[in-house]
Amino acid sequence: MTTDRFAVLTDAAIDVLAELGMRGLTHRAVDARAGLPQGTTSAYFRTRKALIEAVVRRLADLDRADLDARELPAGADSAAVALTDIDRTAAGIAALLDQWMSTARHRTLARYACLLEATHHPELRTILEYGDASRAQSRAMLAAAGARNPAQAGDHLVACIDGLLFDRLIGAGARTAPPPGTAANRADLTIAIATLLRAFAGQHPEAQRSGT
Amino acid sequence: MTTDRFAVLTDAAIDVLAELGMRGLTHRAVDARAGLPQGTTSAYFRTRKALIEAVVRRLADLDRADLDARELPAGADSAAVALTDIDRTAAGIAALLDQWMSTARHRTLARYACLLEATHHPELRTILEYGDASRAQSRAMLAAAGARNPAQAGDHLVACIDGLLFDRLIGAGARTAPPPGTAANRADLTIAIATLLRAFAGQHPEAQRSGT
DNA sequence: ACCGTCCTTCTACAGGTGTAGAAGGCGATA
DNA sequence: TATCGCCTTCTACACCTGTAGAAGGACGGT
Repeated sequence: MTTDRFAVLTDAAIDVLAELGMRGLTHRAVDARAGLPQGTTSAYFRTRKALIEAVVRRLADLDRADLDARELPAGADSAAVALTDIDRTAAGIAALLDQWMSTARHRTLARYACLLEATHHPELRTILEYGDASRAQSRAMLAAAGARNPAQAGDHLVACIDGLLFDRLIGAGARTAPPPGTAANRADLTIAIATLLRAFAGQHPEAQRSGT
Repeated sequence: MTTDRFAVLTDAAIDVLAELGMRGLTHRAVDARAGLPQGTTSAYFRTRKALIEAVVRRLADLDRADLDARELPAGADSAAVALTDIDRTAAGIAALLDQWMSTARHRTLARYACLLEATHHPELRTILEYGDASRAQSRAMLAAAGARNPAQAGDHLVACIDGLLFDRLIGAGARTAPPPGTAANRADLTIAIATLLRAFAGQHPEAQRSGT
């Protein structure tokens, strides 16, 4: 149920993390945010480290669920999809990014906060499973598309896509780009991602134009 | 002199920020890091907000100095450079990124921490001057290179380049990519950035091959 | 030599925070 | 019904942090 204390608390913790930052993430702040009596979070997560680890696990789960839901239904073999219709793939990724910066904004902010935190606490690197999943997918896609060095190109691709997300969520792009949650934002992202896909696959607009 | 208290303290604060994160940034921690008696930081920056703002200003200054030193000497008109030799431009940017993730690692980590902090404290958005500078430069470069929509493509370009930096510094790329500070890393980055430049400029490897 | 000014260092203290454990309540089992 | 174990809530307390102000000292002007 939604009264599962662990889920309620970790979700509240994610909200706190997004709004107050790592510094504001305290047991009492999570209690307040969840509307539960003081001491609750402290009882469920005796130490602060335990609380953060729970948040990290939750984030990883939610992200993986999003990825699984988005990428797979397009076709059983996602590698084939890339080859046949780059623009559709780009639009799919753009939709996911747009969701992560509008609906799931808190979650994404919390993820970046944890990612930064993982710099000093290596045991938090569990989050990277999410990165590894999309990394593997990108490599497969580009390999199927005939890229010369799929591993390298795939890594570059996910780094760039994550850069688009970060820039719009936190960086300067947050003001200059179209606002998240709008069709304009998705369209803009689609253009960027399609360009990236073609570039890293070693294909180019002209060569691809016949496919439309 | 190097005994300028303000500079010593803000530099120590940047180190603390990089090593302990925003949560570890306290007056006393900065004192300890700088090897100065307790209370020093508190005397120079009466409030915590003042301390963070000083750090942000310092980061902005240092970054702008790096940018000015790197990009300009290549030629008075940087836009022309892009057109004539994409690979050289890419190598220059790659060198800067490599420096930011090896020599200037602490500074870059601190910058991301502040960027994240600026989410809840809009007055810190001074850092974005740095982003705006490279953004303008990218737009000009791509415009000169004949891109159809230079403003849009320029924004996408800086976002992607920043993604490469972030990924290697903090994300999954920190383990899979060549280690920062090595020629291999610069070479890898150069490949990625050259691909990006060509893609967003609307030029492509084949079309460009005659230029070599 | 005397004084005022500034820089530096120390100390105080009111909150806030992490963590442990006690107290209370509630359903299941015998 | 009495007992036990578990989940929940409350309380305690040592420690850390932000911030203010006092004490100390160097130093140039008169």
